[in-house]
Amino acid sequence: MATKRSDRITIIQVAERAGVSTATAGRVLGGYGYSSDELRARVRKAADELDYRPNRLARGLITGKTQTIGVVAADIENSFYARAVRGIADVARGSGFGAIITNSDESVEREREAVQLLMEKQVDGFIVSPAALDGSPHLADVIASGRPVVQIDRLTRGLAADSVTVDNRAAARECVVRLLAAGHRRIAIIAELESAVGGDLATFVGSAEEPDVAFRHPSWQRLLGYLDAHRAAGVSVDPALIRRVGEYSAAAAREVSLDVLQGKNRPTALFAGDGTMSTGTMQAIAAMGLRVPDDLSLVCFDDLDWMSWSGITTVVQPVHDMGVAAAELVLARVGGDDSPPQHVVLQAQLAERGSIAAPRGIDTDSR
Amino acid sequence: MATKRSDRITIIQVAERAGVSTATAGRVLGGYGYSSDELRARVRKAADELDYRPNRLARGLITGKTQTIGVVAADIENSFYARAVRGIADVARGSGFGAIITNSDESVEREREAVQLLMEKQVDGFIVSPAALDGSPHLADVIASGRPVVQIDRLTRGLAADSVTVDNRAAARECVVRLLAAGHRRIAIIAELESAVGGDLATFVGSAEEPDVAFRHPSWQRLLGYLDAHRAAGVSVDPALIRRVGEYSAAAAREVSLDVLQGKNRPTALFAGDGTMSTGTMQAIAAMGLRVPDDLSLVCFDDLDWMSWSGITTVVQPVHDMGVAAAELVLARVGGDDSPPQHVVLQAQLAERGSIAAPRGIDTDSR
DNA sequence: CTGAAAGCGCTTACAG
DNA sequence: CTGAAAGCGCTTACAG
Repeated sequence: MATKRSDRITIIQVAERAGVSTATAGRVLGGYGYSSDELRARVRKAADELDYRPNRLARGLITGKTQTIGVVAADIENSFYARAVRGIADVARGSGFGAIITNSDESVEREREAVQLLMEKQVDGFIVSPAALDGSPHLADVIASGRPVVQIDRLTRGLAADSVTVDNRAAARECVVRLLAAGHRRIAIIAELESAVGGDLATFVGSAEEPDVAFRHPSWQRLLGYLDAHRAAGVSVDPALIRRVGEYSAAAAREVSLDVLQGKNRPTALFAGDGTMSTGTMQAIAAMGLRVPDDLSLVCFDDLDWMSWSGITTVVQPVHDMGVAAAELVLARVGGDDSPPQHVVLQAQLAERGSIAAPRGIDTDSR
Repeated sequence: MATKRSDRITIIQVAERAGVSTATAGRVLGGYGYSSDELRARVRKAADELDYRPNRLARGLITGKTQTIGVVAADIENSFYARAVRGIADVARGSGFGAIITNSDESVEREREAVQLLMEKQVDGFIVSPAALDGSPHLADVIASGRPVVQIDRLTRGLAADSVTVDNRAAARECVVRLLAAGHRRIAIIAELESAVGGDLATFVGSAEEPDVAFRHPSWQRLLGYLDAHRAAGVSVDPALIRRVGEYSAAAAREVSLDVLQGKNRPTALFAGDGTMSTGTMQAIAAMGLRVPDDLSLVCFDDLDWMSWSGITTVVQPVHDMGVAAAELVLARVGGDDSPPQHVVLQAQLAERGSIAAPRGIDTDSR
């Protein structure tokens, strides 16, 4: 019983039934321009009776606004993006906007394709977790075309776009400071630290200063916080404890964690520097039959809210808030705000419930 | 440096530069109708030189197709929907489609609003996890308007729409059969079992037959599997072991789980009947310092892939596949397939790694 | 405040 | 195979 095209109720039939011009019907139904109370009532009544539904495509074609936000996440299946998208969708809904979601899988090429599709669909603005941080011509093109871009989680060099990020360095520093205060001296860090983007690990660790840390992926910033804490405590870092997984994969993180736990001179604490990595690290610990925090203290960045119930200390990123902030920025820009790019930095919170124990056999002033 | 409206490259400028009519330019660029090799080359060249980007809004207005799928999830933040949406987005991308994501939070009213917005945006089809299973007039309206609806995870009574679901009853039965085979006789089930939708629990448990189980929420179907297994084994069920959480909340499930674990005559095994519930149940177990599976066997429905590494037996729903199947169905319908409604039922898989122990102090033929 | 006309950027019959 | 004209469903100046 599909409705034939000709059956569709348009503003023309509403205008006819109300005995007004389509212009007037449009003014009433679209909520723009002026109209008298009387005609307004007549048009509304006619629209009601016909069960009129506006076609937003037609409006969008004229106004150039579709009331749609384009989102390019790395991977919506990842709970980080799932939660951010929830925040975005909440804000969008409140303003009558929709959100089109795409995944880049951290590939610049896919990101480019996604942006292209979203541009053709005439989205009003973009929220992107950029794949490349050393410049992104296709995102610059978007901005040049007059559509706002808000970066989330990361910052691209030379892009005049708003951003919403977390102070990863401070949060990581705080975690490691606590582990050090509990007496730990061998703290392994398991993190993504992708090589292609990140550059050389030894150079990074060696350099006292890292000028461009803002344009590093979050895992590098967290490594920096890890190093900061050691430096401040005067504890030297064994390079063998810095483990680079190279991809956002729990399985890969599991292998890396097993390796560091099975090696000689085992660390007494682990800092899992990314949400997905945490999962793999926990698998490794479980597989070895170690107990947290008795055998090993564990601090995880991001995610699973129940981890803290198992003696795991968790740093929780305000991911939903990041989505909300990003969406609010986009909407402000769409609404005409053309102030200089804003860079919102949110703080991650150490969950209260997790516990850090002193290293085995050592009794220090715990926290 | 925002591009002024007048700067926008349309098919008109491309046609001019190529020295052809807009109709011909449209035929070449849109890939429809006939055109000679020579003109095709000229138009392509002109489009390239001008960096022409089609406006899909205009095309959609004429063709009535937007190449967009509307998705109404209960909550994209929930990993179930996040994974399903990933599957949907993958299929959509492969066909040049986009996906607009909305959340209903299990509210019929929100679902109605979301559907309304998506209709106005002229999406070609819907994938919905319906909030109400006893009939849904607004979804029936969508179908009457000629747009396909594919239900995911659940089935609405009287709706002539495709569906993709999981055989929850069989999967739950299988889990409980294993627990029973390991010697467990007191197996608690922690599940959502919302009262408003589900009806009376005692009646449900008492009735030997449940004719309309297809139109129950998944948690009820799983309870049925739990009952099936007991019946088949000739083990009677203590009603006190059936715990209804009433909402998809880890916090609520934690309280319910604590209650059943702290009560007298504690169960020797737990079956957490939903993904979100599993999280709360694990929190409760951790908070009580119990070890799985030594102190207590635990089987969880859905989700977290690392759980099985901690001695927890997991039933994994093929959620990504559900999204893929749903998207493929929608695309087929959009493509003109008007065969009778299809009901795809996928099987959940028991993860291999989890272990079920015999109840404490009992030594039975395990598994 | 209201209406007749033009137009958003494309595609669709219809002639040729 | 190609072009002139009409039109998708709205909104936008422009008169009145």
